Amino acid sequence: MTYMVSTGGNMGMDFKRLKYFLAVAEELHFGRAANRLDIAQPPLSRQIAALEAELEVQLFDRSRSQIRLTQAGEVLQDHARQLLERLDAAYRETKMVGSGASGRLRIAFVGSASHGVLPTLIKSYRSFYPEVELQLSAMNNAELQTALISREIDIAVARPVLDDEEFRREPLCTEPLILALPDNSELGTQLEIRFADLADQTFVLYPRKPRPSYADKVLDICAREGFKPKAVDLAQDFQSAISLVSVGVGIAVVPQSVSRTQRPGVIFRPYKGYNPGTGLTVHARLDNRAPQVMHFLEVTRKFARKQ
Amino acid sequence: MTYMVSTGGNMGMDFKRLKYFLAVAEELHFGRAANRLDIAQPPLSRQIAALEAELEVQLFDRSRSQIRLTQAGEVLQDHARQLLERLDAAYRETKMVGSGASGRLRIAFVGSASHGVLPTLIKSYRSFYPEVELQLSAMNNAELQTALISREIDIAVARPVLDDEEFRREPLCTEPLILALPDNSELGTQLEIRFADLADQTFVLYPRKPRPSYADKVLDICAREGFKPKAVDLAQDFQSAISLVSVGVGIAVVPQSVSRTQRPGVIFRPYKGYNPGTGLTVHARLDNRAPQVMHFLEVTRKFARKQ
DNA sequence: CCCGTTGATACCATATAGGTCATAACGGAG
DNA sequence: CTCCGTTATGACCTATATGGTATCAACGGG
Repeated sequence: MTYMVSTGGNMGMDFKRLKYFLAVAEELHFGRAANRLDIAQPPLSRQIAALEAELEVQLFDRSRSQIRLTQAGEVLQDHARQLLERLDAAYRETKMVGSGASGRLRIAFVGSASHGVLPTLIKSYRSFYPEVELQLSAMNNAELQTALISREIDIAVARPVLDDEEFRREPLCTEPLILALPDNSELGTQLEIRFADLADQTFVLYPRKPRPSYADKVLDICAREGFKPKAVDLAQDFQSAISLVSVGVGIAVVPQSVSRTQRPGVIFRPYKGYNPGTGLTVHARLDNRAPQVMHFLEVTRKFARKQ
Repeated sequence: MTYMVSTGGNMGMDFKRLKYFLAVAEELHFGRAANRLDIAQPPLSRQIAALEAELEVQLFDRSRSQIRLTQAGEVLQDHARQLLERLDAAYRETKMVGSGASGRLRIAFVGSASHGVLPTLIKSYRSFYPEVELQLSAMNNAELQTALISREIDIAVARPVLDDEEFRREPLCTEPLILALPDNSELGTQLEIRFADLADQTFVLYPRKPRPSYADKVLDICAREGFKPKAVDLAQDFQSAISLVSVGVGIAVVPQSVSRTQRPGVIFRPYKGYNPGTGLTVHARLDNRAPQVMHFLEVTRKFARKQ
């Protein structure tokens, strides 16, 4: 399983030696090569001799006035060039990824964020860091939390927030709640809708499982407005809720941004009454200080201020 | 023209550092990695820290109980593996070529050698050094000499020898001269042919230009046998001479090995009389100590002794 | 809450690389 | 044949790098 480095003595052949060798191979003159390398000639001769001893191979044909590469020298020259080029590539690429200018960022978000400010935020991040490969996926809050903890994702955009001390948080936006009504509802004809008047309506609700759930929030509004609603808790998410509304099952309470996607048979209306609103929060693991993550949070912060 | 090595400070990233880094990246544990590398843990920590400083990049996420590669670390790990593998390949390949077990050997020979012992010699060399790529070509003595001097070839097989102090020599074989006769010649019916009886024959001769030439040798035999021959000096080489013999132009004096290739219209016969013989000699530049060359000469020496 | 483990730090010893100077060996040009 | 240029080599010094030992600090598990 573990990769065994060839533990041969070939460690004497380090990059410096190869660089020296290349210089001599190209100049075919120890003096000039040493000059180019900004070292004196004797140390250079010593290093080349050490390399030859290390390889037990003659790399140059030395006749006093003219040196020439041997076959082995030519072979090594090819390899040395490639090695140094690749070293440089490794150096640059690692720096790029390490600085956050390149690499990968895995972002997951609640489905209801896909039509609000999140796309704009992501676009903004991409404009700053176009070389970072974004891996986007949608999941619910519970999945976001476990995925973030298990490091399957780097960034979680949750609604409204994940309750975990291990996470760094950055608020992205807040928005009021509005009503989604079937377009044949007589409520749609009213100039304004008071929430307290909805006591006899059927409410499309949501899963209750991860408490506190969004369903709890809706029930809380009803309670504050003085009634307990007739509820159908069938919708897994806002889009399914809208679908149910469109076929006349009932009305739904949704974040304002959901209304950006119009759906035949559904109209959206603000309401008068208690409106706790909702919002999106960007999360990352506290211990994930990857520059891509820090940059994304930074962009989020600036972005949220501008809203 | 000269290849400029990226003179960046990335020389601090030498093979040793990469090896250390790989060990930590694979063990994900400084202590075990240090153990595997047979060094103490503190120096290893320092080397990794130096590498990170050099790259200005964090390579590991250190939480006390578990370290993890960062994205940049993963990128560097990939590159480091490849670099170390390629270094090892360069090391081994250079050694192979340097030891003479691999590489290239450029051999040129006089055309008349292509049907005698030379093929056997080459076969013998190949059996010892099958990985050496042989580049064979045919040329006359003069071309052999200039090609060897200009290093276009490594080995020259000449007939009988090249007169140059700069060459190392190894005799390959000697052989008597024989006569090539048209098959309708009445000489072919004789039990034995005395050279002195050939005074009235027409001799196919050869170019005289690089003195002493093979033509001179034939004329010398004639002189010693007491006559000056009627000569047609048209043949560039033995094969052309044989062709001329086959169409009845005259008779030719050729090395015995030429008779190995039978030609319709031509018969070969030994003769009585002065026979200086001829031979092949293997040459190489004195200053060419390439192991492939030394090995070839060695094989030649053993081969010639066995004959 | 304490202990053990683990990486980091401090300090010392040594090895290695490079500088400098001098010189020998060798080849080529005049 | 001698002089010049080039490389190899040795002696000696210095600075930097590298490794070892001892110790510390932080974090997690029992």
